[in-house]
Amino acid sequence: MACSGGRERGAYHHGDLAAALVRATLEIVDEVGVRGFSVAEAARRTRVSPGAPYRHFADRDALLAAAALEVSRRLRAIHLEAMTTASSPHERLAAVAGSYVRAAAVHRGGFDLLFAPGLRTHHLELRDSTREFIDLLLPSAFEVVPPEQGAKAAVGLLEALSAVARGYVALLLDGVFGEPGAVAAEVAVRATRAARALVDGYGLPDTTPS
Amino acid sequence: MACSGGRERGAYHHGDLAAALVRATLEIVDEVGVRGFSVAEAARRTRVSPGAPYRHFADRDALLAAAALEVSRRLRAIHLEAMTTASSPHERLAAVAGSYVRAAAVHRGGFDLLFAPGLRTHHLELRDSTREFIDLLLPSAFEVVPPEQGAKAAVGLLEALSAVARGYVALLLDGVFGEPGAVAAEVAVRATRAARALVDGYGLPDTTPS
DNA sequence: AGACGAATGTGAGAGGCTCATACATCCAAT
DNA sequence: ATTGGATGTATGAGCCTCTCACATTCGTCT
Repeated sequence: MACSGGRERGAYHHGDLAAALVRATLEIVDEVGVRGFSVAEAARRTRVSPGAPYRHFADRDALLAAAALEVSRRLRAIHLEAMTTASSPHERLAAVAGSYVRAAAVHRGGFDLLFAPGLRTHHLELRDSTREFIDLLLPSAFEVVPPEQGAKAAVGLLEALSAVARGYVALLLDGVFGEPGAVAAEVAVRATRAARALVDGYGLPDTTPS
Repeated sequence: MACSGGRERGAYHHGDLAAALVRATLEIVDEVGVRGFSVAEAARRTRVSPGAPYRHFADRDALLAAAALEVSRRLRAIHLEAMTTASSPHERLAAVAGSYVRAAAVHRGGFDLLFAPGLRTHHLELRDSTREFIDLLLPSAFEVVPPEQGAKAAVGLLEALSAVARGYVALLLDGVFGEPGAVAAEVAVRATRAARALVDGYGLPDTTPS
């Protein structure tokens, strides 16, 4: 944990290769996407032999999954922030959808990773990240869904919200709306609106006195 | 274009290698996912030398994209069928979302392909497939959205519907709800409900300043 | 019919990647 | 100081993508 710079004179050992590899992986994926990523390149950028990464990660997918997990951690922080800026539970739910889309435009590579097929399935922690997302919002959902509909409806709403958010991000990153960076803000607005419509559809006709 | 079977005696030329490769690609992706796919394997299954595919497809991604395009064609047929079985425009919109999710569980490999990052971006026809999907449903959307909200609201609704459908499929295939094959039917129901909520939410008087 | 050019497939190979295995080096606990 | 375990290196097998020169066949033009 000591040397942060790189290759001191006797720096046979790296210090914290695992973390450095994850950082390199995020960089590479940002530049060339998951498909363009290679363990060898990550090793090269970390100034380490091609075999070294395999001391820390079982295989290519394990490194990618670790990087994806890091992304999901950062994303969680973003969600938390988005939640605090909203006032009503109504708005809080909608705002998270919007912030999700905005985050996608900025951290494209990260989402490439989060959505990469097969990674979530193999890595339990990663698969649970969606559930965490839901848990984070559960209190707000309970305030929005009429109590007589029960907890199941609240969870259903949150699943639907995850789905819209994720769906909009997918469409955005696919370029369906145009160059992602250029249209992200507007798409975020539309995603927010969709989320609001969803909340309305699941909840009572009017719960918001103006 | 004549021989369809395989290796007659003098079958130096294949007949329709391009189509056969696309078929093989779909098979392989169904079995081992996009990540496990290799052009070499597709060539092997088509009983052709490893270099042959490159006469028809510029590179690996081009073959994958062609396969994805084939999937999107089949999917379009599924959508059309789902639309005819629904009676009201309301139900029609919701039903397509459900059929999308059900289709995903059956043709997992196909969706792996459709959602593979980078393919859509590179292949124009593929990127337009989402827009086609929207065009397909536009008439129904116009019947559902109050006219005073204009065409933009109708398109917005359809985008939102695409997003939920796609989002639910993504969550399903990630295994968030459990083993995809087992939970698909139930998830389809929930997706349908979300779609209905969305349709209701957009049908309400506009609450958002644009 | 016969010949010729275009299309399509083959064979061999360069270069890169993943991952395994044996070996070198360094840290920490005794 | 020694020694055992963790970490990095060196090497290499096996697979993959994609290229290039060559072989084979098809369609077409005379």
